[in-house]
Amino acid sequence: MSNSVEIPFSTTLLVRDTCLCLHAQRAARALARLFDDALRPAGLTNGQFSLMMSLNRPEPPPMGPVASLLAMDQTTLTAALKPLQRKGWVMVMENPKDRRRRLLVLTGEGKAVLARALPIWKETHAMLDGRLPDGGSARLRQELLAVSGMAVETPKSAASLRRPRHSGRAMGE
Amino acid sequence: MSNSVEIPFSTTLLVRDTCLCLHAQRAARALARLFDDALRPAGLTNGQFSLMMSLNRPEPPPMGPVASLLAMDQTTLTAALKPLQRKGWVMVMENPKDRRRRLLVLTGEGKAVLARALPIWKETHAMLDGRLPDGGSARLRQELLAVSGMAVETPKSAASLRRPRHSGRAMGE
DNA sequence: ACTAAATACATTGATATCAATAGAAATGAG
DNA sequence: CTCATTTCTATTGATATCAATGTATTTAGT
Repeated sequence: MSNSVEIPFSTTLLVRDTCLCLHAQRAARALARLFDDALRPAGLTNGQFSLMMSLNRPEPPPMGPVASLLAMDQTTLTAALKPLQRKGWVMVMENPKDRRRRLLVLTGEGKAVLARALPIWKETHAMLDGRLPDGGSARLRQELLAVSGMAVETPKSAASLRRPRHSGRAMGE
Repeated sequence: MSNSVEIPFSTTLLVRDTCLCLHAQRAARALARLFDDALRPAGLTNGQFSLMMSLNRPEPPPMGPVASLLAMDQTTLTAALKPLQRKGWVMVMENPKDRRRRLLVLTGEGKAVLARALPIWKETHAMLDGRLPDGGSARLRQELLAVSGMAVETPKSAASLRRPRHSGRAMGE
């Protein structure tokens, strides 16, 4: 049937070398491994560290804004909280003001774990920073931010209409 | 016990704003959603597209180099191939020259699916490109590449000794 | 107050991701 | 040639990720 549909090898090389999505996935995986390895003695993964750190606020946040901040699906956040709850590092409580909402609360033990992980993060990040070309760190950060923000709103893509999640900003300055 | 270990909110904001790992995960998730949405009519995810495209070579590659190219664990590749095999888009064959190795072969139907996905990728990527500041695309690509390559080799990290995977380059120019 | 719509979160099912481990085959030292 | 080592892949278990869907609660329109 659909046989002999040949795609030129040059096209493969083009995609490999230019696809921003592929480059982002590669970099994300590599950085995840780097931080996972470093944080392992603290008992955290990079994602757990980011999540728990984002819960360290004066007022415990609900789930929606945290999911937006991390640019992840709300259902992913629900799942990601499970192991942290089991370990007693995070509590998911009802908000009496609006019983649909939850309050994500870092426990004392959760804060202690996070405090132990913090110097590892600093060290690892400083090391990473030092290896990037001068100013590369800031540039890269800014461009990644632009990409995340951009992909959130896709006027052309009907997907944002079909699935109006991922609204954007969160956690006020 | 380990109570009242307070981490200042300013530290949380610092991590949120500067952590390259977090920024990379955010951008990777956002881009994955963008391309997943776009490629959905073709029946592929962004990862499946990248993987299958990387198999479109004159000679079918073994698993190791493909995993390195995608900067993913070899076990992840094994798992990622399963659904593609079920759909009949990829065949995993033994290499008679070295029976430890596998040859990853794109089937005719696989090539057809990939060919249908290609214009979607082009369109989506052009749209993305257009929204980035001038030259931002190339700069971002280069920096992501630097990060992926860097995180692969971590002389300081004993992890690379304990777990000598992810060797680096693959798929010759 | 009543009801339709919107909001916030949870559940299910499928895939992605990696650490730890195991297995099979090839390689090298003697 | 033999055996220990190395290389290449698969399996298992845990978590991460999202689409589709469901449920409870609040809000808005009347």
